[in-house]
Amino acid sequence: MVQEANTTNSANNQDTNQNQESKTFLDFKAIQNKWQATWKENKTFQVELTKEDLSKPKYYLTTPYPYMSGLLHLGHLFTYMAPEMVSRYKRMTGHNVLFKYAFHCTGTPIVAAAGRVKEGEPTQIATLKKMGIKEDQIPKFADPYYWCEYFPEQTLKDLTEIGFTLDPRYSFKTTHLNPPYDKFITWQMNKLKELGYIKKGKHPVMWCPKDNVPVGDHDRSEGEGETPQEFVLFKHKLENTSENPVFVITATLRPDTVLGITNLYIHPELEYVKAQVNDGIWILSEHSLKALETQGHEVKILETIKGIDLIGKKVQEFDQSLVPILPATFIDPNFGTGIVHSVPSDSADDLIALQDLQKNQKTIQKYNLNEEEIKAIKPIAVLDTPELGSIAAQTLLDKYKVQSQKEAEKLKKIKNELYKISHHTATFNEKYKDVFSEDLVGKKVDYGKDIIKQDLIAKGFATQFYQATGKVVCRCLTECIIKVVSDQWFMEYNDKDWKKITHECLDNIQLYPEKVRKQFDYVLDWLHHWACTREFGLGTKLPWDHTWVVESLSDSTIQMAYATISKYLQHPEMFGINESSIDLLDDKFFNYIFSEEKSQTTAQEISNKTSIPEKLIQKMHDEFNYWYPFDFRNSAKDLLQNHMAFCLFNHTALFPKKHWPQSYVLNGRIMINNEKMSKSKGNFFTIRELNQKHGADIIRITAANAGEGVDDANFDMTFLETAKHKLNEIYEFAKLNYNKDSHRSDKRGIDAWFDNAINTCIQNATTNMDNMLFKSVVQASLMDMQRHLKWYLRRTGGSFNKEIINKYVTSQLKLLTPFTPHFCEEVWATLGNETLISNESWPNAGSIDSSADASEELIKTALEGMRKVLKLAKIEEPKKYQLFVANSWKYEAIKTIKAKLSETRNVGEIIPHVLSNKDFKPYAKEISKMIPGFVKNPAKIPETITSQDQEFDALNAAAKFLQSEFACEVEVIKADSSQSQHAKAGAASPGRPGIVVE
RNA sequence: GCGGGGAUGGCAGAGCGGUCAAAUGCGAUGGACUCAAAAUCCAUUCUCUUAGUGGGUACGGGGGUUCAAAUCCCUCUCCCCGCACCA
Repeated sequence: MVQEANTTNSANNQDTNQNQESKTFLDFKAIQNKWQATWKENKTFQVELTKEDLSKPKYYLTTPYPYMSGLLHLGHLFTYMAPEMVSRYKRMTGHNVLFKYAFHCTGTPIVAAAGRVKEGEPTQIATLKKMGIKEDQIPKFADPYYWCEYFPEQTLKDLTEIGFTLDPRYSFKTTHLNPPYDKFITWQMNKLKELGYIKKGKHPVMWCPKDNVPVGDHDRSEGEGETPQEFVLFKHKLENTSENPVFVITATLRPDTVLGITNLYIHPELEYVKAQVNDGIWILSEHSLKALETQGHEVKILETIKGIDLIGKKVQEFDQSLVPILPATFIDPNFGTGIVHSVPSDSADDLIALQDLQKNQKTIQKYNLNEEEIKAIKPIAVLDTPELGSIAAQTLLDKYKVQSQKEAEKLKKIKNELYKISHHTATFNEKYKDVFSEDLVGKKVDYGKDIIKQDLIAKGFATQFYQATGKVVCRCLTECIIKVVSDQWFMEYNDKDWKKITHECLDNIQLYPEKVRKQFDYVLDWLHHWACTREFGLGTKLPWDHTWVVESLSDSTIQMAYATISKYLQHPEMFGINESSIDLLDDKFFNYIFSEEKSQTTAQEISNKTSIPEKLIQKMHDEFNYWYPFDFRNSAKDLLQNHMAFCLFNHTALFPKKHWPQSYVLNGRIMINNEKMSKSKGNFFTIRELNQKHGADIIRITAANAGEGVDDANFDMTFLETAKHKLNEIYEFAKLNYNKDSHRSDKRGIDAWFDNAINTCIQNATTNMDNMLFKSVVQASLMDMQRHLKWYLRRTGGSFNKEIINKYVTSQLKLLTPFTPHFCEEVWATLGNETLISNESWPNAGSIDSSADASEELIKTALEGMRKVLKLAKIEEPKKYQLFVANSWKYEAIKTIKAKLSETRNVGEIIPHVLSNKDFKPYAKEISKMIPGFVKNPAKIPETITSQDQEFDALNAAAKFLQSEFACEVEVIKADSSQSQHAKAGAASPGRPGIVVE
């Protein structure tokens, strides 16, 4: 039916013909092409603000731009559908809407992917081919800049072809290849530095020594999740080396127990090195020495020595005490420095090793140790714990009955337990009085740990050291090391005041769904500092140090501000700006645009410098202030802990409170038929593929129906078919029934009910739209509407009220416009409308007539009852039904009972209350009988109690319908009328007629 | 380990104190329409019982609050997600 798409106005003339053809599907592709062309021609979604527009309400939507390392896929579509739908909805509720879209080209993945093309890596090439790139074009992708040309263009095309309401002039890409954006990022970085939020520092990273790059979690062939762990190295001065001191180095995670050291352990068989490290002479494992080198220390090996050579010697501790170096074979040469210090009071491993040695005379003799001295070593209590006393390790060894070092499992358990205690309950004892820069006696270990560490480092006893939590191997198969990057620039997200105002920002933001707030709160506290510069990759150069490039998450935090004026800067020629003016933009320009007040003199100054007309500069300022803050930003939940949080931080730093973000919408990931989307499973679809196969509207509504909230959504492939059928149905129905003079004009009960149903759907669709629950909107506007129509059809037998059918058709089309805009335009035009439905108003829900609902409820109950009775009576073909409407006194009596039930559930109270009404006296017995049932199950009372007359009328009006349902006579009788002889008449109650079948 | 979110019928997924044996979609079964299929429509889809619209058991397990719990509280078990220098 391609012609359907092109000949909209002749559609009504050929009803019979159309009816014949109704088995064919609409040509969704033709429809979408047609309407996309119309929108383009009419500039329907072009954003142009006149002076008057500035007084209208606005709605500004943004979504994180996609990374341009390929075509967009279903996952992108699912996320981006949210702002797209809301944008259409807000247009229909009278807002000026800006929905901007941009393309992310900063950072390393594009460079890396281009590198893989250059090397001819098959997977990468296959991926490009799958995206429809011809063989002979592939070599072009060896150049990263070509990616930045090709994919933004293609992405914009894909989004336009799926019907997005974009004004492409606002689109831009995020890289130094885009000069005005580059200027903007320069402004941002300068500003943040000025405010003291960017600082220089050191930073440990997993590093590939071959490629000379940091190796992120996802770029590893082994060791995902392993991170640099911070150790503290203790420098124990070897006795009698005061002239030219030599230090024995141990590594620890627990600097807090420094005062409890009783001895050192060294492996007698292992080789160690004596080396010049910075200014001192250190003894440690060669492995750890190499690590120190990569972490910025100057090292030089002097000689190798065996562990055994040090056994029995003494070292000086932080508190000046001398402790011996003892032999131990449990030492792992690859862990720490291969030498450990022993704190038997708070380490069960240390304690049991000590006790084993004390018992082992053979070893003591073998190493020529002083037995008396060894046996005299006792744990030194340093920490107090409420549950385990002062020597926690001993308490636990006793508790678990550990006999020797060999009981590894028990010891591991104890270790964990001790670690927990040190975190939560342990406090420092009086040994810590006046030792450190703060008096720590009685303070929590967790609190004092850092203070101690800093003091030990300051006094030269300790130094920092990093070791990976596990082995990490780069994709190039080289084992990674930890490198401490110096001169790194950081965003100081750990700044206390900054955190505080950002929390304030979070407190005032609308979150959809609200339940992500706790996670956000946690994330804001958890973020510390973020390395915001890179040595390589695409991006804006750090303004004050061109050896660095701004890292890609840091250059996208406030780009929504730039976006409000992007059309002027991206397309200067359209607005009478010389292209050369763009090169002259500077911080002053952005300061002016983003300031609240506009000053004549500054605008003039900028105009003089850049030759951009002063009026235009002021207009940009006004438009930014009009659009900002953004009202909506959404992303999949995985961006919560970085991008979405950074965005809050940067806004509080750079913008006044009134320009802080208004709302965040988070969504889950999309699954396909309940499976994760993945290339290897073959269920990986680009938007382009899906569009070609199913058409934009079908994909859009299926994506909208996939799920809502932050849980993973499910793209149900079978719904594609369901949607096609349903839309077709709507089209056929509208064509045949809209605005037909053959429909009746009188208003009946069933019409009032249908009106209610339509109003309820509109109401539900609207509230759910406002709450970003798009699946529920589809539910209301598609499923519920269709279901109610079916019932209306069945009840009326096709005798429609013209007005109500018109309301139905137009309301549903409007409700569906955010999801299936092309389809809705097509049907809208087919109905003879000359306007675009995209420009129409969102329908208003009228008021609900609850008595019409009650009557319809009665009919449904009757129908259900009649069917059940028929089955019970085992009658195949009924001849006649009698429906008894309850005795009139019951309506009033039950109303009274219902009212009283809201006050009390006490039967003994309710009965006298009801019977105090004289009118009910004659029915005292029946009333007393029914009340306990209602108390037990109040649901038995209908929501709305009408009257005998109304029920009688409603049933009579529906008699024809009921007759046709059962193909037999149906008689409606009042229970208290003279015709009513049957026993069932008394069983009737309000909302529930008595039924007799013959 | 830390933090967050979950557990509902054959499946997906609503409900978040009483109208809940639980919306809606999918599936299944029977029927209507059709030469036939698809689509559509009607009925059934925990269990027992019935000329009467009733009972029983159920929303991960256990305990509690309440006249009343899928819904509130406690606890246990299990599942998912995040823990970064990267998009």
